[in-house]
Amino acid sequence: MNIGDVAERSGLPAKTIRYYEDIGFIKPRRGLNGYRHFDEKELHKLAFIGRARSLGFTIEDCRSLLALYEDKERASADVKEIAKQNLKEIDAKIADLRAMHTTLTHLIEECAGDHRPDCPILKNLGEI
Amino acid sequence: MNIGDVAERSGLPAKTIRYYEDIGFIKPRRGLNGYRHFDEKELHKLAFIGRARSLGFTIEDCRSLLALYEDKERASADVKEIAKQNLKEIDAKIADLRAMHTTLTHLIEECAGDHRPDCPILKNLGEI
DNA sequence: CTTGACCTTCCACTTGCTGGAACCCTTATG
DNA sequence: CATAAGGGTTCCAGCAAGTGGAAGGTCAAG
Repeated sequence: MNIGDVAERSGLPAKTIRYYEDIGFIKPRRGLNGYRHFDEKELHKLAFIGRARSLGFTIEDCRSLLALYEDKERASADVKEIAKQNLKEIDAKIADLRAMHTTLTHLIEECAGDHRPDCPILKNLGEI
Repeated sequence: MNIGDVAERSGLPAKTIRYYEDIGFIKPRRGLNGYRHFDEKELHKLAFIGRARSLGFTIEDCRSLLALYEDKERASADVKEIAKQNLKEIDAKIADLRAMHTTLTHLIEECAGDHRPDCPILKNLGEI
């Protein structure tokens, strides 16, 4: 497979795949013309990374997960631990966003939204 | 006030304040020794930006808000519009995170978490 | 006089890509 | 055979929004 096929099948842009090679996730062989050639295994690895990224795992998380994925001796406890940590971070982000939501909603409600120059949103933001 | 005082009172790191000067948010005077000198107005502006940033407004949003904040002729409708747009984005982010949460929770539940090498999290991630 | 805290500038680095330029390779068509 | 489209390659620059660190100037206290 050339990079275009892998891009289509993995759902990742070709640019991103090259980037993932740069940072050492994959090492595809090269044809005589210099083109990258991918096998199914690399396709799976890329799909794996894509999924993990979309679940909010960082690149460094992916590195750990990939090491575990490839190591037949891996313990699922390790993976679970990483996932749990990730879940915690997701919860924290949700909490933050909810707080923002509440504050903003209040401000919007208080703001007349007509053309009067008095605006509680700006007022509130400027207070120390 | 020197930058340290402003940093403390606004809650922003000194580095960030210098950065905000770089990108044109503030233009503090300089003493003979080259030190920045801030007045209350700049302190308020910085606090304003800090609040807005923590509410998820981008730097560009802040630029608009600041322009409105400083313009006595501003219409609160404009501000409300920016805030509403922001609220929408916050909602979208929350929805995304909730989806991640659900998926991850399922995976974690299915994963034994003991030392057996079989792990549904990894399995699921690797599927195409 | 020296120490330590504070200030300055500048440059590099971060995360996770993305865009673009300039160029090579392959295949189909006139 | 020329050529044009549509792959592929490299490298360089840049995005947001700062952060870290080096090298050096300044100020107040002991």
